[in-house]
Amino acid sequence: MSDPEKYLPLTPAVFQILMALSDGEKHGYAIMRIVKEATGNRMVLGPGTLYGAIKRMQRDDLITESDYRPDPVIDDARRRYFELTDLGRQVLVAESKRLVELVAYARRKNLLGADGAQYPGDA
Amino acid sequence: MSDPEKYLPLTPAVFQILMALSDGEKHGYAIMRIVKEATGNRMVLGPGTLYGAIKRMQRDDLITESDYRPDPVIDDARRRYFELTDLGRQVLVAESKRLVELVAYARRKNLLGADGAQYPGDA
DNA sequence: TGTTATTATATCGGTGACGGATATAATATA
DNA sequence: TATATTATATCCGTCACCGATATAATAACA
Repeated sequence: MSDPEKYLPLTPAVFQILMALSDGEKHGYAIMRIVKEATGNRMVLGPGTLYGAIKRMQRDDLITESDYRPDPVIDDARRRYFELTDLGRQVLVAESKRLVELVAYARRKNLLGADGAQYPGDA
Repeated sequence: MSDPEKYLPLTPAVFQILMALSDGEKHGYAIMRIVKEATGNRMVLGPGTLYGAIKRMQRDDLITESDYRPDPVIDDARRRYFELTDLGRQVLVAESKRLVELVAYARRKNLLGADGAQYPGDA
């Protein structure tokens, strides 16, 4: 059960962490690097934000610690791997849809370009 | 000067208040009603959130109190009208563009439908 | 007219997320 | 061996949100 809408809107940190985990389990430090890269250095998660958010997301059953381990020869015992729960994925999808609505709202208010371009490089 | 990007990401409350003011000055209580309506009752600003946010937004020069007054016969002396500053509008546009990028990111992760539909009713 | 509901603004205090500082230690590199 | 990087963890200050509460003007109504 547990309606995913109940968790919205997500904080920017939680949204980015869920996004980073959307294509497979990762450990905390890797999430940190991915978020930084995905946001073009605009969002840099310090350890306080990262592990604080992880703890809350585990408590809320959005992510769970996985028993995944990489090849022993390249493993690092310190790492803790996390993955999305079913609820976590549902919440991420719901938040994405909410963002789509916000963008449409901004378009109606003429805050974005008149043409269909979404990026500087688009036709 | 004052780079609009510095204010991002906006909190949901601040974003909605800026959106409500994007097409003209309004008083606090009107903003409350508009946000509730625009979000389909999902976001209901209580007085603490509304006037707290307004105070911070004035401090940050995102909005300013306007001297606009409606026709005296329908005026209400209690009302305080607010309008976007130039900076406020720049910040709103910058945030809207940021949301467009987030939606594109979600699309790349296949979190939204494969087709171009953005609403349940779309073709 | 008096009574009640609505409109409108304001403040207070609790909760909780964020974010920098600090700490610890394992792993990799020089 | 010494140093930098990787990796996790906690503490605490700041600040936004938000419900509760308050006050009072305006509107609706009996």
